[in-house]
Amino acid sequence: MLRPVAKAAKSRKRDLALPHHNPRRTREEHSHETAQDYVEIIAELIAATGEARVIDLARRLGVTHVTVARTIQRLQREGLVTSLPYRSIFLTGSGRKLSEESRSRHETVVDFLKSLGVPAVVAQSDAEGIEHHVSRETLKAFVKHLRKKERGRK
Amino acid sequence: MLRPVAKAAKSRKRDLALPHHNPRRTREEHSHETAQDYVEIIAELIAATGEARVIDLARRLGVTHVTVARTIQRLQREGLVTSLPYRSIFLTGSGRKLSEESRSRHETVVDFLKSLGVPAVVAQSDAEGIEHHVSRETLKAFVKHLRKKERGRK
DNA sequence: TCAAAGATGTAGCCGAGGCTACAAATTCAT
DNA sequence: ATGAATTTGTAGCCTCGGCTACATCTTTGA
Repeated sequence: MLRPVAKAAKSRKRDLALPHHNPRRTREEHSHETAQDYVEIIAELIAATGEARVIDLARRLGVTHVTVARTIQRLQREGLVTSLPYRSIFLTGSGRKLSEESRSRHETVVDFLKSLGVPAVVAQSDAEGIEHHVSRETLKAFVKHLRKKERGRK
Repeated sequence: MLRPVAKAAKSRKRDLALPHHNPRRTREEHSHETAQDYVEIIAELIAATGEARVIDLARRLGVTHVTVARTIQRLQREGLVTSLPYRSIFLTGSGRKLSEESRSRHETVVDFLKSLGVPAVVAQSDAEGIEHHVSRETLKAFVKHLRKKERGRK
């Protein structure tokens, strides 16, 4: 029968007062997440092995070296890392700063999840995804909760 | 000087025992997130206004109708929605099922955040992102925490 | 009723992030 | 020191999710 498109829609001119999603920042946002993941891992690799190579990143991320190489080019354009052909990767000042912020936030999220009784492995894995979506306020709430637990245990 | 790539890397044959990220399911995963967002919103729209139109989805998501139209095509391929040219969008059985799962999970996350003292608006917004990264176990921990609070208040 | 407004469709562009295949450079081991 | 193994680079292809521009269909209102 193909009922007309607007049926229950007569009384609505527009603006149907349902919550709008945050103006789909998604695309740009996602590239930020990737950047954070990368600089975080680069920092870890440097700390652990003295250097960060494309192949190491690729293994850590579970992608091919090609994907990593292209992303590193982008991060270089964005001023987060430096790299020379066939040499390993270094963080710039802002790259290091970002990596530290990310690490700290990541740690908070992991600790918080563990404080809820989530198994360490799961907490670690979930935090990977969650950390990029935790606002200032929520992060603060996490910290507060952690502090309370802390006090409780003393 | 260009120090050689491998320097501190001598003692490492491979497998440097740093945690690997979950085999970058990212790409496919992300399209799942999108699918969930869409079916959730479609269900809401149908509940609220009797129908789900491309333009409504576009407004809710803050993207153009073109993006929505293309995504709807994909969801149709995947058997989550049905749509005919110039007609509004319907959920299939599995679409409805997915939308309900998503809604429930979303609700849990929002309630959980609010229970931590996160302002409702922020909780709502953060949940959008977080809900897609919460594992079974973590979700269970959220529920447990909510129940405890519940009991505390009685 | 019929023209204007609104919604939908289509073509084509872009960047991010996947991939394979192959070439070239570097490192390692004999 | 040199050949094999490893690592890096490059070309080219894909999908997804953004977009603009423009065509077409539907709904609405005078």
